[in-house]
Amino acid sequence: MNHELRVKSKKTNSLFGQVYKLVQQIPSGKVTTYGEIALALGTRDARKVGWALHQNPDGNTTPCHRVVNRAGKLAPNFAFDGSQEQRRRLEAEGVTFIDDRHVDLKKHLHRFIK
DNA sequence: TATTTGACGATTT
DNA sequence: CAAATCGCCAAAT
Repeated sequence: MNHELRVKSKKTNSLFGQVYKLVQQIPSGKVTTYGEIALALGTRDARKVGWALHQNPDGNTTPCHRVVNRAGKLAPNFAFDGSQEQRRRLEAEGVTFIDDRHVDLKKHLHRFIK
């Protein structure tokens, strides 16, 4: 194989793989937004970020429960065990909730860059 | 193959 | 202040 341009050519390219990698870097008790991830990857396509997570209910490898939208709101229905489970999980990590489906981004928003 | 849509978000009208 | 539009990509129909 070509030792050299092995960067992330091929499949592992799209935001998909990159999204997973970033999400896995989110420390416990922190949350991030789709937009932050997208920007960290050099794009504004927050939709694809959400899509990536949706297509990969891999809560094992990717703690999707730590990823919320800009309003701090959780996903409409969680792929793990349900939206209630996502909330419970975040609370267990020390994340403060404003209401059943809104986390306090001001306190727990994790940023990759800046 | 082409069109629509989807865990979104910021900016412009 | 609300609605429309742009950004950008892959999967589903």
